[in-house]
Amino acid sequence: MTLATRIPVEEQLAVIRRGSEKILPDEATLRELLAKAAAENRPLRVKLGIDATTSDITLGHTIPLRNLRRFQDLGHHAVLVIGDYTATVGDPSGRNKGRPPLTHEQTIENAATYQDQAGRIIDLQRAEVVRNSEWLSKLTFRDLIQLGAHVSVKQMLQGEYFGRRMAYPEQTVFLHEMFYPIMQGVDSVHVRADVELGGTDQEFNCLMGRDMQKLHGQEPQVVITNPLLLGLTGEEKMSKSLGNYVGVSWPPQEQFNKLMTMADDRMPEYFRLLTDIPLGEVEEMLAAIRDGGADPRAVKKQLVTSIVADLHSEETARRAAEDYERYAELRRTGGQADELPRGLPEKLVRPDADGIRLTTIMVQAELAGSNGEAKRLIRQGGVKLRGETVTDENKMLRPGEANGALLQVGRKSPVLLREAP
RNA sequence: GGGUCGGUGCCAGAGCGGUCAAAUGGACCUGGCUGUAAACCAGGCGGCGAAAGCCUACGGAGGUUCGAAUCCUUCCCGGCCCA
Repeated sequence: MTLATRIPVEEQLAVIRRGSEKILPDEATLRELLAKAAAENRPLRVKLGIDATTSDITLGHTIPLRNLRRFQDLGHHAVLVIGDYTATVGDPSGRNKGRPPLTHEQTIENAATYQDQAGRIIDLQRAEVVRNSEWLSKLTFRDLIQLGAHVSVKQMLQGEYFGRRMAYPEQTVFLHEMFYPIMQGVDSVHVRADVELGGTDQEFNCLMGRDMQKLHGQEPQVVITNPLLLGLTGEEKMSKSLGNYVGVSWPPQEQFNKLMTMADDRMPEYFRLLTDIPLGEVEEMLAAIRDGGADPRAVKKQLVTSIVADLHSEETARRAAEDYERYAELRRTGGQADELPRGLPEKLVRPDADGIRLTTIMVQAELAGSNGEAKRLIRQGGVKLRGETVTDENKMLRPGEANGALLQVGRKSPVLLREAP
């Protein structure tokens, strides 16, 4: 309980800084807060809000979760606010279009999957998990008007995102979106947050929490923002809609294989934000790559293993790394590897008396979206059966011919074909 | 409420009566290269079909025409200006 009192404030700060971009109003205030917590033998209440907008959170979401975890490790108290109510409004931040509001049913469904996924990063046993519909749904119109009396529209419009949207003639801002920061601020009041975590795109919203807290006679929270995680390649931030993401709930092997496709220049950032490997060690490894002493692939594997281990377990990550090599071997040799990856997907095929068309199997195994796509893949030389590139786009497999055959389509995971006896 | 501009494939965005399954860019997919990465290069990118070809598609519904994404009517939705 009183772990927080035992770790020197400067050490705590060093840990907190790793995943943070900005500390607001400033680091000195956080230092005081930590010192005060230690003096009073009282853990800080650290809030993180996540809107229940999707069912599948990405590695990007784990950054503030990791930050929250660090606070837990330092002996502080984690408060996870699931934004089931705010999700029905749609967070306007970082968007040039309004986010489509969700129905309450959708948010309930999403919220259900969140705890599980968040639990891979933070210690749910020691965390307080609340949903903001608990209090936001009870606000009356009058309450809202009273809060609104203390929020300047002018200030909001000058803010980063509303301001930008106001500036473009083809975009608009809806009134309900303005309630979003206010609602998030009310959350802070309700959970009596000492600290709020969030991405840099949440800065304005989090600062609103300070205003709201002052309004209610509370000490305003310290806001710690984290850098947004860039996607595996390119310059866009990691996001589901851009497809450059890795899902927290994915099977470990898929996470591993996908993560290995990251651009090299993404490594420093991923080491810092997605692992707890000491930064000194990280710098050594990266330096070794630069002067040719280390194989970039090996370093990347170590990075990816660490990320997957944090999401699952050391053992799972180690096996994923091994199987990654086996998949690689399979691709390099065109299907002749000594050892097949564990958990290779199998597909049961049912040829009739004449046999079965290969394209049909591909569609059934979800290796192609349609017959036409399957043919296209064959035409492009992307399909191998038993290690042989298939050239006939109408290839038929006779009964018995498919059994035990390895089917490889592009970079997708190979599939082992089985026939019903 | 009035005026005006616009709604095109995953996204952006051309087309403005036939030669349009629809230019171009991005995303994505396949191949080459490579470190199994990125970048780069080449190709592909609605469905069905062995193929010929057929079907579905340019906000919705009708209409004009031999023929419409392109013209007309109407409805729905959005931007801008005025109230």
